[in-house]
Amino acid sequence: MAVKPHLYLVDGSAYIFRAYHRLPPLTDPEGTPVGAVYGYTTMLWKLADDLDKADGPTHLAVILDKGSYSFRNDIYPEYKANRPPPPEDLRPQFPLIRDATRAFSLPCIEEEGLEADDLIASYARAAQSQGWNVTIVSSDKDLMQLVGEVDGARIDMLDTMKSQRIYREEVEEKFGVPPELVGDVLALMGDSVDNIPGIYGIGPKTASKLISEHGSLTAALDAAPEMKKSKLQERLLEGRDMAELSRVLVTLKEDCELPEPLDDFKLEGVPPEPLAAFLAKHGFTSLLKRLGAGAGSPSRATNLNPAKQETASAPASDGGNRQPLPEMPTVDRSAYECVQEIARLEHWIARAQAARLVAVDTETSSLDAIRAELVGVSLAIGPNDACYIPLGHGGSDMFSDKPQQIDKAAALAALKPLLESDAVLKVFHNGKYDLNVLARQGIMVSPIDDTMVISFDLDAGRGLDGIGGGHGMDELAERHLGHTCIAFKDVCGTGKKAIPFGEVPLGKATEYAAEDADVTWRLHALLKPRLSEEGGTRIYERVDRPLVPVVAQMERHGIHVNRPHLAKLSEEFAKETARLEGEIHQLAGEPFTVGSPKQLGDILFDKLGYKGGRKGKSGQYSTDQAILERLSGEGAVIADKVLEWRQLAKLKSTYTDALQEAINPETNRVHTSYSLVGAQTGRLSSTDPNLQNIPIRTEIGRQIREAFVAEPGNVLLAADYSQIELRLAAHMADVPSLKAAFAAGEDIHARTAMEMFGTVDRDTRGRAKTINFAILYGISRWGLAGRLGVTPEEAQAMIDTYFQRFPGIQHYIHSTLESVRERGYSETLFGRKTWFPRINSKNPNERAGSERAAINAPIQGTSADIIKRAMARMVPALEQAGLGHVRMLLQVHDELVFELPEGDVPAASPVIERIMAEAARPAVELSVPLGVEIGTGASWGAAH
DNA sequence: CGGATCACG
DNA sequence: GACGTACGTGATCCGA
Repeated sequence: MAVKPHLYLVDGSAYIFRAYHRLPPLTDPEGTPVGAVYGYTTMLWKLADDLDKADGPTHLAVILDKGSYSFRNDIYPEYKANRPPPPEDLRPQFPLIRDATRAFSLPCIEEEGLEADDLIASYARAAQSQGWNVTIVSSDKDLMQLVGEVDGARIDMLDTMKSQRIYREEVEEKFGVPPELVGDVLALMGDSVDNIPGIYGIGPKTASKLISEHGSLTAALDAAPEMKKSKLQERLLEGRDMAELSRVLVTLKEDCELPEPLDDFKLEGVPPEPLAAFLAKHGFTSLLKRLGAGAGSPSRATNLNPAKQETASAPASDGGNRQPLPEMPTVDRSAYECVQEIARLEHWIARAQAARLVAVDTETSSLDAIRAELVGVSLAIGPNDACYIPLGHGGSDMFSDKPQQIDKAAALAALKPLLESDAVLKVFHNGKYDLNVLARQGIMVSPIDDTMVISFDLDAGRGLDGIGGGHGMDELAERHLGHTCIAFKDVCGTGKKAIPFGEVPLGKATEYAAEDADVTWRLHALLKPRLSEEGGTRIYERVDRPLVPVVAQMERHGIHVNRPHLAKLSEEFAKETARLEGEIHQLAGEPFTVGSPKQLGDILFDKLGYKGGRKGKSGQYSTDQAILERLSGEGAVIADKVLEWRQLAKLKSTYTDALQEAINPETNRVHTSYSLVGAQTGRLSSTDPNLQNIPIRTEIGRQIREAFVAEPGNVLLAADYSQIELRLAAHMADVPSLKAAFAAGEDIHARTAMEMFGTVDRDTRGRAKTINFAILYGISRWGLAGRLGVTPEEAQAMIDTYFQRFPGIQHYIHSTLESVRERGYSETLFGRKTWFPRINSKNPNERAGSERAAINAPIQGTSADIIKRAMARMVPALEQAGLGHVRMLLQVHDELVFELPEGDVPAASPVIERIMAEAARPAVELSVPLGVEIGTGASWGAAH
């Protein structure tokens, strides 16, 4: 029986743009960029692989755009006029797409004056009218007009990136109307990418509603005069011409002359040549291998590129949920051993050596790794194959007996070779903590894996409503193993009744501690393979894993603070706040708690009758800085006083008081704790105390930085990346004028001002700076208007000018969002993913918030990747330069702070500068230089 | 314990 | 159809 022909039409031009943005900037052995070509090649491979599967292609052709002019430009000259030129490293890939197609011995159709969409429509209709089925390989929404069935001959679409088939139902779901009416919806809503005007102010939701209510565009437009007076009615009446023009523009031309007959597209299989030659030429070695294995044609192998397949098909909302591996037995705490004799410990160590992999956890007396006393160590060699080695239990008071346990020094001496053995991988959950505890016992653990960091590199941002987003062990055990760990508070209690872990009876301690090692082992077994399956290896191995010991060491170093200086500031601030409080009470006419925004709001807006009080959700007046500054501008002295009071109260409580308390009495230094998984973008965060928000912007705040000092004979050296995020934006969005400005070392905000306003002065430069940042953060006309004190319309005009001057930016934003919507995550230049489960939310606020975050994440995240790489390389680089005693103390997102002997500054500065400036290489070749500024001084303040 | 505020990049 | 709009953090205080 003859198989019904099934024609696949590949929308090659659309594919390559999407592939470009979702794949790393690969280059072939000759240095030609081939990232998009690689994506395209794997996609063709997959299609060809489906050759004799049910519903697979019997006929296939690739359709490409040729030239940039089409009949639509005759109707509407602005059609596609706002399209920026393709990025520099994409341009050379266009001809390679044709090469790749020919390598697969597939027909490649393009026709001057016709867009790929029109050719696809014409071929699809021609095939359908012969009774063939047709699959359009694209996710272009214009083409969705074609989906449907005529006399049993079906046209559907295939989105290979999402591995999703698009039938009538999917189209209706997306547009709220059947495919025949999609063109009407598109005509109303317009399309910013193709520059189809639509009707201003009507978006997809409104357009879809209007069309489904009235049944067609014409009917909707005709009904406008009778609608009730509204913005919408006004827009419909005014926009009629534009909508009708747009309707023509979005109509596909379905009767083009077919350059080649359908029968020529018959797919007979893919001959090994010239495919092998093509794959070899461009260094696609993994595909080449598969070609060899598959005996001459794309083989049955379904794992062409597991990483891409996995990520493409994983829905953004599944929170990384996984079922436990079937071969992993459930947790059985009765199987754990409490190791109380040296012979048993040696037995465990020998088994761990043989296993080459051991999960390790330490139990201590405190959450602060720099102060904590080691209380015990647990090991796991397999599921339920775990033990706890108590080392410091009992004896905290004279009445309690010490249980039997191995002498601490002897046990550590026995463990040290295992923990330091190159041949045994030590797996931790949050290894930075254990590394610090053990380093203080003279054990430098290596090599290590960290399941917390692995989880972060796989699933950052995946939680919803704060559920399932964390990377703590208990949460991961719940999520991935379906296992509930013993809660720490059930072992040690909470609040005043809490006891130190060392006082927990050994039976209970063993269950708790060994379970942690057991669970860590299991999580490692589950999560580590996902790294290579999901494309996480690069970021984990090259960025985050090497960073763990480095950050641990920075925490151990700590930084010296000048306590008397802080005490003096505290005292000054106390006096000043007391004085201000008196004045404020006087102005208010009654005493009240100045620090209570609620009371302050009532005083200002109810009692004193100042205008413009805004109440938020909580029914409370807002009294934040912006409001108080406005009142102050209107002459309210009390607002001035409150602002001053707040600044001083903040500085005192958060900094000058708290920092003194944070001084470790043993080291006499302040040791922050960095979180490697704290910020969804990949940045570090700093707690207890937070040393990443020490004041610098105001003169009075800056005095606090003066308290961070070097030891005698030493200086602090601060090395900053200059404008790193803007530089990355210039590179990633491919903005020639910004790149040129950075290359020339120009003042970038001034350059922006010149481009935008044609002149540079303080005002225009300041506004340009605001706009530059607004771009990085995902702009809105209202947000910008608020910042600049202009109307939203004026702000919009500035945004338009910005996009016009720097066209790559708009394209970056658009393509980033498109990619995040499709895949569910954003990606940095180094492959770090951040998930955005709310990106397709129905709640517009939620969605818009996700969109802004998604625009920013690749930039902020790439910056984080770069400084992390610099940090990981810094330690060996300094050692190699004979500067092993130079200590790296702090990281503040784009800044590193070192302490070193004053005489070593000339030797160390160029090393630090070079490592930071070169940190992206060789993984990523930036088209802008990374500027690094270095300063030194006796204090952190003086080093700036 | 959540909200408001404000310190940083 | 209105809403509210800059990204990412952490610490402190107030008040329910």
